[in-house]
Amino acid sequence: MRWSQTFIPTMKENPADAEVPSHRLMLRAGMIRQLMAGAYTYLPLGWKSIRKAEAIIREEMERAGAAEMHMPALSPIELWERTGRVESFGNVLIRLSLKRGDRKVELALGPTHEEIVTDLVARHVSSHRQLPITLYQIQTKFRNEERPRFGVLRTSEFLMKDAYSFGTSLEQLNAAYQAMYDAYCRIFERCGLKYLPVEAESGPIGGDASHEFMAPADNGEDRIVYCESSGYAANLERAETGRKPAKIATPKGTSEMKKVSTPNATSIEQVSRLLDLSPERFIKTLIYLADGKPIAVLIRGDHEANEGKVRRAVGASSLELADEESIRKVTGAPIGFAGPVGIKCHVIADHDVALIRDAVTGANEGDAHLTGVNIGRDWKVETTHDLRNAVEGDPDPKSGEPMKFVHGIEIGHVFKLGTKYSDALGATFLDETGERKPIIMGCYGIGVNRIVAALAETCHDEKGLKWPVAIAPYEVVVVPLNMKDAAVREAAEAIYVELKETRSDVLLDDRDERPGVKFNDADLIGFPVRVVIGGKGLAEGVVEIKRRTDEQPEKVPLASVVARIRELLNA
RNA sequence: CGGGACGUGGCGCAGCCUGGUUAGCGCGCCUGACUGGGGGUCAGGAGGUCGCAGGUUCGAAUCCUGUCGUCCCGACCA
Repeated sequence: MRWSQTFIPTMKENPADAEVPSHRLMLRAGMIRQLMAGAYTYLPLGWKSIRKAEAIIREEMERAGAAEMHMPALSPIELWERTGRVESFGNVLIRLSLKRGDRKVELALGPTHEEIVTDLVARHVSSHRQLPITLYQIQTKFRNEERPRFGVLRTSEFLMKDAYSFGTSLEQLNAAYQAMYDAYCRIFERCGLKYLPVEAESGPIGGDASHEFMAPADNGEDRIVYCESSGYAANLERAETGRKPAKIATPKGTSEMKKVSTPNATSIEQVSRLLDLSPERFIKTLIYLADGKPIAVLIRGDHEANEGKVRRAVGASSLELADEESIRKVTGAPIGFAGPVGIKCHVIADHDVALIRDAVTGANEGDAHLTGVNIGRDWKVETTHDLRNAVEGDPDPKSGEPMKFVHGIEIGHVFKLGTKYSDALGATFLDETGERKPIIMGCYGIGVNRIVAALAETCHDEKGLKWPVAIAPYEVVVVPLNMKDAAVREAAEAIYVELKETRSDVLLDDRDERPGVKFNDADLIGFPVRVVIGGKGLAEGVVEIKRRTDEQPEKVPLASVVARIRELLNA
């Protein structure tokens, strides 16, 4: 491709609305343009990178035995009603109401495709002999994000590779899951992306096992907890801690329990300031409804409760923060003054709560807190649980070594779904004995845009982007320094033609621009290899070749330019 | 959905507080000449209903009200 024939609107200055590096640099490099919040046009350069990521994904999906198909973005709302996901997606689901003659058609734009693919399979698969099978597509998804942000990292419309496995048994599910897991590792590897598979909460999509693939990046929205010595890595939502249940014993030499007046002080922060005691001394008492029944969850004041852990600890299928009325019923007080002493419901406590000596808690009475509260004496539990989010330095569950935190961009996610959708949509098969059973499913997503964005986010310097060869918009840029110099122009042209003949992915910067402009644009866009043809070099019979990551160019005789470029690209 | 900020040629900004000719600057763009190894020089030029709608005023980019949009923090989420 010639620069003059494509469309690369680079920008010298930073756009005011772009803060994160991927957004800023992809805009400046002329790869993307924003249409509105959460919707971007991929310009020729950006789209080339996307297409390269897609190609790698396709190759690895085929290798893993998945078959590509293409489903509509439009779907009947009825399908989402049948699985209950109209409610669980809520406002995120983009709905359309269309008139067709005198009828009204209710549609949704697919935020994902479990319903559509399961419905398809339900209609056409009926025997164990047709299974297992894994189907995938690369398609635009639509989600009405409450807050699109970070440029292209979080948008309302995005490209996703989504695969779905269908099997007759747990063994088939596990095999499909493992095949996808391995394919994902190869995909991210080939894309030149640093990634980390982490244990993940499977979330509202359902299911019981899942891993997320994270690209470590400062601006990542997810927090990952990991341990270098054991290799354990998990999303913060999911991360276990290796803490042990505390010995339940009243500490020696404690103070008397006393009631103190704390008018209008309902938060730990407020009471902490009022009493001049640090939040670690507080017992945070959260009232939840577990399957509709109130429970009090005790967490140390400076920690965060983890609802997934609480739900599992009490064996509930649903868990939500209690409403004001339920809180009043068990505490006898308005919101903000709950405590374990004398509370009228089941109490469970995090390990660390049992270790607090002379704690501060709500008094289960308006505008009052208790100080000098001690376990065993003033309130009791049989044992303690891991109920809170991990914090930096918590012991790893495997090795016991302190764990570290890092931010990450979620680029892929694999789930074992089970039969949630096959049950809801009647996707069943007859086994060898003629018994009808639900198909066991898995689903596997990759954010295609996010592969490109995560690379932009993490591979750059002060001059611009630095693409890995696999995802770069072009592998090589050929830069004639003076288009008015016929010898330079012709030499560049010859190299360009020769590179094209060897099927290289090459861009010729045939603009009549000053050398400085061309150098800066090449650095900004971040082509992996740059070939510079100048009058001086040409007089010596050489051109300069430089990788984006090299400091200095090397002089290469005209005759061996193409061979040298091939060598650099394959390295 | 809570909190904060900002909307002025394509991009980045000034002007607004304290209303008053023709709304400025840098970059980019067009024409010509020179120039040609890291965003060059000179000369000429095009391009703006100051987000939108009301209001106050003799007069509004500037003051007031409303509204729309965008970004950031939080909640939510691939």
